[in-house]
Amino acid sequence: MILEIRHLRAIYTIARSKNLNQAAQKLHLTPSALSHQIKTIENHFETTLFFRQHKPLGLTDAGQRLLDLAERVLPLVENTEHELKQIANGKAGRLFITIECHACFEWLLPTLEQYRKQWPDIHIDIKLGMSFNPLPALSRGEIDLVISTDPVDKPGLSFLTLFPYQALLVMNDQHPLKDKAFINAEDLAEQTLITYPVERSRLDVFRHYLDPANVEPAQVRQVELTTMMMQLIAVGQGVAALPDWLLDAPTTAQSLIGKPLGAKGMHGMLHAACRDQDIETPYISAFIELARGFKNKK
DNA sequence: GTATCTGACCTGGTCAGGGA
DNA sequence: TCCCTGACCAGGTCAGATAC
Repeated sequence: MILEIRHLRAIYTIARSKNLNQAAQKLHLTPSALSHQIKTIENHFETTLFFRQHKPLGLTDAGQRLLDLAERVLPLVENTEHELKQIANGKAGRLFITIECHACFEWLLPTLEQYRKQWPDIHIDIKLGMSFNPLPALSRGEIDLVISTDPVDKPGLSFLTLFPYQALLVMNDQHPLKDKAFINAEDLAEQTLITYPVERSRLDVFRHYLDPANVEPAQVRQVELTTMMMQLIAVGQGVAALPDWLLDAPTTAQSLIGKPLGAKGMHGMLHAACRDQDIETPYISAFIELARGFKNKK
């Protein structure tokens, strides 16, 4: 391919300077070298690009076509070069996050809003990890972070702690269980339990609380949206086991209260999984630090 | 078969001289 | 003064020869 970026830069610079000497200076070349470059293109395409007899230099139709091309292509090239430098410096890139808990949106979205202000050149995408196993995709580099409550030992991956949480049974302030210091598993036998629409085996309230006690709620109702879940609880349509940060969310109704599950409570730790090689990446570690600070701001 | 060396060739640059 | 062009140079590429 005869036409190269340097040729477009040459044509662009000469057209802007109207003078071969000045253009050569700007390009850190001699006028002769610049003349050779133009001559090479002219010889290859068997046409002229500039009217030499004009002072200042004038563009022929062919020259104007190449100038049009240069004006479209060069900004793209320069932007991409800038982006590559930013990526190399760890100041730009992509942050694909997969979350394994619906309730995480309540802290993730305000955290990302703050993150975007600090790292405007990072392209962010979020995907729910309920419908697939995100860890193999994380290992392959298709995603960058997995927010999870269940760390596993997998070579090449690190699970970094974000913050502790407690699962609470959320009910309205008129609920019959509202005066109990904590909730026993048996207390849920007569309750409608509202959950997110995921497999039972992935819900902590069943895995760690109800199934070990061999207790089945009177009814299980699945709801996709956290706000809808909160509305149903507020009007007495059921209860739900939810992380404590949801009760602090500004959108949560004041009439909702949370009670510990069991005398000791059901405690957990939220983690961010990433590839070992990405731990030091500035824009990834910055997100993890922001997420860690989420609870401290309360 | 692979790695290294060598020479020919190509590309893109400078320098110097000349023409408009 | 500005640009073109021929001579020449430096560095990179490629293909063939040679050694292991």
